[in-house]
Amino acid sequence: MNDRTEKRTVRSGGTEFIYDQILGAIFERKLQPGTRLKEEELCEVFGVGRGGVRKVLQRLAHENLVEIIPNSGAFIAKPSIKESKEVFQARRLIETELVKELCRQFSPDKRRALEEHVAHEQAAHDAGNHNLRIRLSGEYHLLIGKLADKPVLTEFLREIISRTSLIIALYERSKSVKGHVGSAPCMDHRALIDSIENGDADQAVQLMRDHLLGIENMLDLEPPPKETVDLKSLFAG
Amino acid sequence: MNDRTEKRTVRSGGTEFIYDQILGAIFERKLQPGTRLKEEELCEVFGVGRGGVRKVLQRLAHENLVEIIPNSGAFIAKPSIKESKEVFQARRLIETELVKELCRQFSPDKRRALEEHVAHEQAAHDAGNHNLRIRLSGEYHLLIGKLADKPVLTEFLREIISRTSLIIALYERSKSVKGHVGSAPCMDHRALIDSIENGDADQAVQLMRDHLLGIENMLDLEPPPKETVDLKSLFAG
DNA sequence: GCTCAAATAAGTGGCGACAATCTTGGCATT
DNA sequence: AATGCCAAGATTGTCGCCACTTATTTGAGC
Repeated sequence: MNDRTEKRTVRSGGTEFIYDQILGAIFERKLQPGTRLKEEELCEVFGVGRGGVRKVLQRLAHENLVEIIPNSGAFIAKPSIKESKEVFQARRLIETELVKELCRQFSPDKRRALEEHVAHEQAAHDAGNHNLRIRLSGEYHLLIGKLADKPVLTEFLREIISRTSLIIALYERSKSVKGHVGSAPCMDHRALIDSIENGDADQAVQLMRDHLLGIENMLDLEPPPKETVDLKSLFAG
Repeated sequence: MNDRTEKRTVRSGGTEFIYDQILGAIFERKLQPGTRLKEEELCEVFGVGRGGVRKVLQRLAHENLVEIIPNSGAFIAKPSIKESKEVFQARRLIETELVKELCRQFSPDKRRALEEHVAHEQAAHDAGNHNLRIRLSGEYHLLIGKLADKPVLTEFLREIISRTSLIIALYERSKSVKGHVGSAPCMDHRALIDSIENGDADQAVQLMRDHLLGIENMLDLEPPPKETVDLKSLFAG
């Protein structure tokens, strides 16, 4: 039974491991959008055949995290501005619904799970581990869906949260103020727990919405001017 | 049917064709939940190698339309009652949002596209083509998302609409009243167009919600009583 | 007649090799 | 000097074979 996983990580269960590794790298921004993922390279790194790697890449492609160009290769996806805005819209839609659900069916156990997670976030923040903090922040949102006991919506959420990582990596306004913006979400997450515990669904929903809008507003999602004009003026000056 | 362009389709886009065929069969209930999909069989039918078939099956598995049991085979998924309810909840959530969006940005072209589609539905209904009507009904909802210009949400919707087909196939209350229940949706679809055109977003949302609730209420999603208790009372009586 | 077990058959999973295609570098031409 | 072209290298896509797992059937024992 469990021998199968113990036998060889190379076998069928190995693909799950590869997927998690790549997903984690995306969450922690170690894989920037546009990065090329060569099959052979991944084979060497994870010690599996190309078949396994290709399966993982196909899955990531279906989740819109990598773009596979036929006969050319697989690249970490670069969500467009329009797509990014829609991702945030979808997040607001789904996450506010999940918060509502969680308010409806709350319990001390769930509260403890949330607080524990936020504590981890705080620890990561205090330790200055920015990448880990970002990852945990995403997992916090996922935890809400999980605790709300809504697997279908949570699965969708998992996908768009992953995409959000790519979006932030692409359109982050200014890298120098990372430390500043990094402190806010933890507080938002704490405040949200309180609202949920008080059963104040409306307030919780509003907090979640503001929280997501806050993240979106940290990004630069303004459509850039046309490049042709830029090139011209650039060479003219 | 038997396209002799197989050699072409094998090369690049062949898998897309297979995917569409299987998806269409699911939409039209020709593939019932639990049906086994043998790789070799599909190879013969579509004239492709096992690699292509396996890729399609993986994709369908990721969309929760087929369940792949390792070393055993691929089967058309059988959504649980709990999962089915959540799918309908997700549909209400996403589709009401899409309707709102469509109200915000409506145009004569979009109205014509919707009316044209409903006309096709009506034609299929009049022709007594029940399977085609079901398929077109699903595509109507998808068309709303497409016209609302929200690819991300529409992609999610596409997945859960496919799942809805499986759910209906599993939990349809009574097969004899198909003709009756078949006439209602067309009218709902027409009424929705009018509301959208009038810019009455609230009414349109309400219509969509009622429409989806109506579909859900046609199903038998009551959890069956526990068998252990039944056994007891059975022997007592 | 029934149950269990072993052998056989069937089907999936994975791996390697070959073919098709894209990219890159150099070269000739304008 | 810039551009188009061609060939070599590199990378992906596909096919066929073999190993492993699972399902089925058959046979023996109770």
